Amino acid sequence: MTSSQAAEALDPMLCFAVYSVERQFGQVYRELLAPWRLSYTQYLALVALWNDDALTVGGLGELLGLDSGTLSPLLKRLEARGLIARRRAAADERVVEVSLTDAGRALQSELADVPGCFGDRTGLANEEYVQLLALAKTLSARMRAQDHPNGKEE
Amino acid sequence: MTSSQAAEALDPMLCFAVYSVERQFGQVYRELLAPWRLSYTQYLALVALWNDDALTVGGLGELLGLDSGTLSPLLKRLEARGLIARRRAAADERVVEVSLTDAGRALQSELADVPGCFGDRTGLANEEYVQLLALAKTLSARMRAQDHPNGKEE
DNA sequence: CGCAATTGAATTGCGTGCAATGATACGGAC
DNA sequence: GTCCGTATCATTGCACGCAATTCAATTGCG
Repeated sequence: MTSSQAAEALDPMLCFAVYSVERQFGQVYRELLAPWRLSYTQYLALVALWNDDALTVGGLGELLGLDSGTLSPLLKRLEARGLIARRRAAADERVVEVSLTDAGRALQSELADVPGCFGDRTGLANEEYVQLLALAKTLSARMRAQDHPNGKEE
Repeated sequence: MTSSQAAEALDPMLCFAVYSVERQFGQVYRELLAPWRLSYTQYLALVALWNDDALTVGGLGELLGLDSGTLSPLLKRLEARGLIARRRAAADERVVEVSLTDAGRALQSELADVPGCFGDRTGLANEEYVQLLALAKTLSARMRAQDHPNGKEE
């Protein structure tokens, strides 16, 4: 037993619990995705593209909650590996359109059972899964609304 | 409405929901801690030290789930700012003992209401808070146990 | 049209997070 | 006492994540 007072101080902190779980989730995904040399964030970008292969950098950023400071280098790495293509939009040269290559599309079926493997690794009962998902989404939406008081979605 | 198929693909992913919430928590703490120029992780280290001012680098790492690759530079920054002190243990020169300076200890009362402010910002009902904390802790413990099958705690 | 303001990405700087490696100290076998 | 294995921390390399800045393209206003 570690049983230090410090452990008892961190234990009831919601932020620390979520922070810890998130890092463990990341660890599981890191191992699951290692054969493809994909990071978790790269995987999320691919998930988005698999379901909508007509996204801009800004659109991806809105979906994932990431800005260009994170996405630009990430997408460049995916492009360097031949998984996606980037090109300036004809209508507006400022916009960069991101699309899958055949290699990138092929990963969708290869990685199809990653979420299943993740579910196994967490060992979460279905009820727990539903509860946690609902709480996380509710909280996320509430906090997003607080930071962008004007609900703008064109 | 974004209403792309990609959003619907990310929506039911537990890992993405937790990942999103964690980053929003981090955002709230970043703002709360900005006046003290403390990062969230630095704050966690201080929380641990406030409750047990006799920790080693290894002990801190076990409490926070971080390794020396993260903690060493972090602690050096806190030391450079005069908030903590580090010194080799007399009994075992490999061990580095981390302790608070008076300035570091003084922050405890200054930052006393940060958790309260955080609670306000999340707008979480008490029942939600309890549920989410319980789920996160349960899941975290279960996954930690899976990765360290031998429950060693000296 | 001419020009300021705005927008979309990219870049820069800094602080994590983690794998892998290195350096030093301890401890037991002999 | 010497040597080998282990333990502890530091360092390096890479990839986020985010604030702040820069750059180019577009829009809006006169």
